[in-house]
Amino acid sequence: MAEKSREKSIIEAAKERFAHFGFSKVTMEEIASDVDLGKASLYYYFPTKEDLFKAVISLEQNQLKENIEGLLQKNAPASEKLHEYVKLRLKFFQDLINLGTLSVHSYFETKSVFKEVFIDFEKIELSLIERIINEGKSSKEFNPELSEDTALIFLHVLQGLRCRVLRWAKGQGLDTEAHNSLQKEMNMVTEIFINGIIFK
Amino acid sequence: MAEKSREKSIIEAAKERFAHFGFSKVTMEEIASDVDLGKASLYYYFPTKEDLFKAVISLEQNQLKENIEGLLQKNAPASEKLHEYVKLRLKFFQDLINLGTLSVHSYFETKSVFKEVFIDFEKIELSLIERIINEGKSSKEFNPELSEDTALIFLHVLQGLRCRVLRWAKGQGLDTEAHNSLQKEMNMVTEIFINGIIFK
DNA sequence: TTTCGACCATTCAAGTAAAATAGTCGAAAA
DNA sequence: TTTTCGACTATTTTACTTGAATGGTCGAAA
Repeated sequence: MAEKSREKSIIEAAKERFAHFGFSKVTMEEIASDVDLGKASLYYYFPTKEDLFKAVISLEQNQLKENIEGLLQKNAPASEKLHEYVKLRLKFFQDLINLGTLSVHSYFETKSVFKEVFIDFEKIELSLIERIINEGKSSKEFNPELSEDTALIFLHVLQGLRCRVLRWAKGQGLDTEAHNSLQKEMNMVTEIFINGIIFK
Repeated sequence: MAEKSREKSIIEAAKERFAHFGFSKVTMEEIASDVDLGKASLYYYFPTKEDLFKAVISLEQNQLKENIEGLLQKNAPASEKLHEYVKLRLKFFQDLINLGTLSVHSYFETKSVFKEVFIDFEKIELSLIERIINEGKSSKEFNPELSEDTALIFLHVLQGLRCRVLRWAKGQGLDTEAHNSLQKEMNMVTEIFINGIIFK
């Protein structure tokens, strides 16, 4: 078992705190004492609180990215990969927002303060979906004449469905019911979407 | 030309104010003086400020509803009606939120305070979409075995796309660019969606 | 039936002071 | 050289106060 790097343990401590209380309700001092450091020492590793938070998010996102890349290696129809992708993505947000008890409020707070991180990640997601769709095109599973924006559209539909649900969700994260219906909805949309781009 | 009823002119004055400044920034006194009444008189017509606001929204929504019902009468393929529906719906929100310069903020404010109105209207919208889809099913234009939730899904996708865009839109409404790309996106989604539910 | 002046109870805005917190810096420990 | 921290500052947040603004009521009058 390798030693955890200091940075990593800071990120993990920060993640726990942020997950429970949201960005603004966590102080650098608290995080510092979690890892038995002085507050000033945190600033040796992360120039600002925001940077620390970005590091937390990035770590999570990279894990999702790796999961998806693993999925892409598999030998399976593109349509199935798309379904799997939706599943992984949903689980990601479940972990990040719901199970991790990151409150909806702090999620929104986050989004406005840290657009960049999410925008960067959107690009990554986009290229992953594009790979799936292009794969489907080449194998004649999907219509080869599909617009280049198809992946973007699909991503936006997924984002939209989640956004819509989150909008009504007051205080804390999605309850199980809301989450299940979101999942069901995303599956149906994916099904119809695939059906809509399939090669006939 | 019939005389405008007092209620109607109040609603119209209120609509102008709300559209420019949002619910909370408008006082009953202002609306009252717009129609040369004392504030107390407004309460003769509308028991609360919220009720007045609801009346404003309801009026708008009913106009949309009538437009759509007109659309349904036409003799056209269901797929075309669906496209037209999306168009009308988008224009509706454009009028309500953007051109009417109802600020995004006040839109969100609205939604949380007056869920009911929007939820009620969602039911109406839903039944309109269901009619289109059922029409398509009967004429064998759409797959007759489609889930009953198809209309709901479609509505949620539309809501989601708008919600997603509004999320990033700061202060005032959507700029023309954002609006155009939303329109384009909705058209593409509708296209794919139709393609996905068509009878083959 | 419709209007309104006068009134009340609440909410909101602006201001203020104290406490909390992000971030800095130079010195010291490892 | 790399890492740590105590002491410090500047800024933000919080809790609180107060006066004005506002939603809503009521009885009288047109």
